[in-house]
Amino acid sequence: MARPKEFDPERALTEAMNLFWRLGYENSSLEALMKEMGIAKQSLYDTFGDKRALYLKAMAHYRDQTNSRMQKMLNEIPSVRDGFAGLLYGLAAETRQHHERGCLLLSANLQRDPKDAVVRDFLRDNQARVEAIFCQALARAQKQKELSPKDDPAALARFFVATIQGMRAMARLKSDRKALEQIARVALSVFNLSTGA
Amino acid sequence: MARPKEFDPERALTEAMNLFWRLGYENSSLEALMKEMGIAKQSLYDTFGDKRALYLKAMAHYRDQTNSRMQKMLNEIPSVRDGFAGLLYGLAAETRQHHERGCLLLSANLQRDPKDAVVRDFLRDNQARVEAIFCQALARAQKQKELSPKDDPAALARFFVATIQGMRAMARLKSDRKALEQIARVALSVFNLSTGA
DNA sequence: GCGATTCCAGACTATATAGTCTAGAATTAA
DNA sequence: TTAATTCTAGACTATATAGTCTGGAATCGC
Repeated sequence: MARPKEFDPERALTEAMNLFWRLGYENSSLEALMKEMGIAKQSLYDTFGDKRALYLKAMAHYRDQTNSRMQKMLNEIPSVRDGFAGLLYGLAAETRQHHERGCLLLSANLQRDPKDAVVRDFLRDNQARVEAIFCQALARAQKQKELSPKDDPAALARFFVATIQGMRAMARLKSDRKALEQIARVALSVFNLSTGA
Repeated sequence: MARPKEFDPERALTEAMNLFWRLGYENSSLEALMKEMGIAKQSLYDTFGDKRALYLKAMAHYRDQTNSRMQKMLNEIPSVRDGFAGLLYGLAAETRQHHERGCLLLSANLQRDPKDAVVRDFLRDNQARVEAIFCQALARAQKQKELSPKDDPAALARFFVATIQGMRAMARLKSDRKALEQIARVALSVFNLSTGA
């Protein structure tokens, strides 16, 4: 016996996520959020809480979206090396706009107040999740002889996480596909041979 | 015929740099800057201009300091591989506080308004400088047979820039020396063999 | 129609903080 | 001593913006 919600909360959240993604937390004003989400202030506060709560929801949304897509791809592709190549070369091939906005969670990490434990813990948890996804794929690579038994899947997983973050930072500064592909090529060379000393 | 400056501007600039380094631009309030620099508001504005000007000067100071030390080290060390190993393992071995503050210029890149052309150009220029320093060292490595003639020094230079930025981002989130050393070890394996397909 | 709810528009408040300005003490050279 | 300058302390202004509140229209089940 009441008027139902007219807007789709998930769609609105996605729009909020996109703005935070492009501009970061500080530069995303409530006014801009309202406009981007297509709802009024009242609806925003009723549905999502304050700006920070909305930000945290947007981060979770981003995480779920990004990680599940990545996991699916890595699970389905026969060659794990091809999977990581797709990830890295795909990143390199993104548009200038996509390079500019970068990765929401990398930005969150470098924009956050160092004392902000909530965001920090969220990001640490996410990093562990991504490493786990990579590690699982790399363990399979080892089973499939795409990697030497001497390689350490966990170490390589961390390496790829770091590489992607480094590439994201570079791409944000300068959208240079060839430069990024050079990095991808070097990084992927870890599949070629043991990293043992 | 006038009272001379009592404080050392370079020292004050260094203190400002340290605060920006720890907290970022937004979180460094004028009040905190005054306290950290040990000078009053008037002196700050007379000597450095407004907050943004101070920030840009702090970035330049950071750049000069960091890059000259890196260049000197890479020039003096006999083995280039040892030089990069020193860089990467040195990063991994930093204190938790140092990991937390990360790299001022990486933070600046991810904190900046995407439309801020001044900061963007400054950072692009710096990235080019760092790549040039690395490239020069890697070309020497090639001459010294530490690298295969098939390797591309420019590509490897970019790879190391990306790797360091990735490690910096990870270290900021979680100061985990062993995890960082694993990454360093993998990254340094590019010295072991050609990256050719 | 009616009560409950959701919507929008916008007024309003509270707060933080960058930047300016004033006043007066301290320090120098002439 | 005096003029010029730098210093501190802090009042003051301007501005942005997060968050609250009000009013009234729209939409639902009953």
